[in-house]
Amino acid sequence: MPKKFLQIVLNIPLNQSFTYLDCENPENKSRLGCRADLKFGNRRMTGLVIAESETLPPDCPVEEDKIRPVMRFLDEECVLTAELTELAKWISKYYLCSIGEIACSMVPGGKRESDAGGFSFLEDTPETKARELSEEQKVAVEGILSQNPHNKNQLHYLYGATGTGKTEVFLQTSERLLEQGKGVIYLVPEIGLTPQVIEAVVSRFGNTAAVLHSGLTPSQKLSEWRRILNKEARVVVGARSAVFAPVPDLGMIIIDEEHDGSYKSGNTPRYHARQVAMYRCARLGIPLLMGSATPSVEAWKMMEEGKIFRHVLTRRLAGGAMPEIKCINLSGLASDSGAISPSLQKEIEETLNQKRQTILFLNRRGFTHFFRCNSCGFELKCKNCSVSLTFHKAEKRLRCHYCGWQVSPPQQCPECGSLDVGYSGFGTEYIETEVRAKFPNAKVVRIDTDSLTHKGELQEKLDAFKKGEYDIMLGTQMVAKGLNFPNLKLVGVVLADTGLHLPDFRAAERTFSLITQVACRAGRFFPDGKVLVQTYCPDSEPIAYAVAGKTKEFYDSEIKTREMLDFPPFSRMLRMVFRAPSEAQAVHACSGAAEILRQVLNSVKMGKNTSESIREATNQTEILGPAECPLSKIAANYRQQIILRGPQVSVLQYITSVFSTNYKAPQEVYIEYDVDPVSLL
DNA sequence: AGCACGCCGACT
DNA sequence: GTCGGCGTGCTC
Repeated sequence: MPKKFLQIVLNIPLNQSFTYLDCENPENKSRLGCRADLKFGNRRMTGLVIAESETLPPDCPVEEDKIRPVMRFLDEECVLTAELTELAKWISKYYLCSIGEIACSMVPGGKRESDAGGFSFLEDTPETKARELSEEQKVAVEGILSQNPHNKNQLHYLYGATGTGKTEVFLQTSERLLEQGKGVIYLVPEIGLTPQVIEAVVSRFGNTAAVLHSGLTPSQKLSEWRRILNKEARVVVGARSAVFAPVPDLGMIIIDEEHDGSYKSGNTPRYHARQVAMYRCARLGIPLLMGSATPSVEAWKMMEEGKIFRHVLTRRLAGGAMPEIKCINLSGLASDSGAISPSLQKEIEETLNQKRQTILFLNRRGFTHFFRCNSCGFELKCKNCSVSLTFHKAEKRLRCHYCGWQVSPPQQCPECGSLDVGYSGFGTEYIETEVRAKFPNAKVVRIDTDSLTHKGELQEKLDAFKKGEYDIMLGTQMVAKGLNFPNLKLVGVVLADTGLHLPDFRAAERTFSLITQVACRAGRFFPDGKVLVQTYCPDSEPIAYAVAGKTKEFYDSEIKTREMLDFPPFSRMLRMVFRAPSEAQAVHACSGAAEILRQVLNSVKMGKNTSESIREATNQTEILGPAECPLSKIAANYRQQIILRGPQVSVLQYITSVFSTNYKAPQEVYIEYDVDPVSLL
């Protein structure tokens, strides 16, 4: 029996593999892609086998007698396929993380398979009848499937408002690929994993569907993973990380609600599922199908340039018309009259009289936002983070939405002692109180993360609202996404400005998208739907264009702005955040790093073996900072940032990787690398 | 990332 | 005289 050397990667920020010896292996099975428990230094860890050989690799830096055997394998069969191992290597280069970090975040953590991940059909068989498609939908399905399979750039976009039947196109395109023996990955936003899509997919595909949602235990996730690997499940629905599903003979990846921010991972490895999907699809020569009513600005630009094939759906299937949208300007109104303006109140009353339903949308949690002294203007902020505290009436506490720190509201100003202290702004709780007071006979339900205590409560409340058990539903993001309520008449956006003034270049895009998405909910089944948007800035571009339904105009204007300011998609960015418990440490490390980065950039510019195109890109590359992050303190850590900006990501990645291999951060200082950042807060 | 080893201040 | 601070170095 020849002994076998294994290259194993671990979930540590070191971009290298470690050599181990195979253990008992009478059948001499391949260990590639299997997870292994092993001793690393003096600790026990789980790693992943990415290569194997019969002799000690020549580049192995340690003597053969220092090589330890693996303790045991967690898998008999590989969990990380060759395709995914290659993908992990690409991601580690692109997003500047170690192969081990990304590889370990791809595979499930469960040790023993456990059921309950699959679906039981009590007597229901999957509904096989394919629904009749509209002409537009047929054209889209055929267009997506007829692409030349040798074309490496098969990017498709299904662009159409809510209710125009995107889901059905996704499903029927998937069915056609399944008939050809191909598998499909169907990505949905984190929050969109709300049952509508799952229901649609599962009822259509039954046990050939697998759902990877955050509610699965690691063991359940493992058993779903195995069902995918052995081709029992052929359609995989899931959030961001489902882009790594090990689907054999993958035929297409679908990204529903492409613009959604949850496709970008918020912690290392900070990958974007859309970027990963693009790479994976290009490698496999298969189509990537995205869809949204409000595409990201990047996607819109690529459609305009013809780099993404656009398939447009215009017809509302249920017959409803686009709702009437109106703006209510709050700036002239008395500030003490509450959050519901008289016009909105009147519309709600009318809707109640017609026995129809209302949704009030607010992109903010909490009762009132800031605790503010009316004498000296002092604002109470979190002691760990630099953000204003939010008052939660139910617990009578001020809470930080970033770190969870909380405190009792002071009776007087901590700064000047004045008793004239109060609150400004409003959250869902405030509105709930106001709504209950103004409409005492209405049945009101509030939906946000604070009001949900047990699993499944979200669905219960949505179902109850759908059945008509409530008249008014109010809440945050959760009520905005992918919901259909036949008896809904009125949608009120309580304050559209929220987030508009954030120091983030995507603020306008997000505001536009939010209003448009919410607006589409109304009038889906009846022609008399109404949307009222309350705002202090009705003339701002995202709000004005969203209210007027001028989508193209918004994108044209936003793209011009991005070009003028040299923001993505006209440039690429790489953000480095330095965080440390003391402000001085963060500032010092960050400014030192900026110095080094400028040197690295210069040496690349001067480099003899730098090609002309790289030199050109390098000359246009700039290093912004060091600067304080807009959120200058989060969870007791001070934050400073450097932003690299230039026409070519590869240049930014190269400069950063040279920097990171030569730079050792002072202890207590942590560096986060964020390639293609989605938020600059 | 952990976790060791390793060399200088206030304490049973 | 020790406990313990966290600086630097390694992990197959």
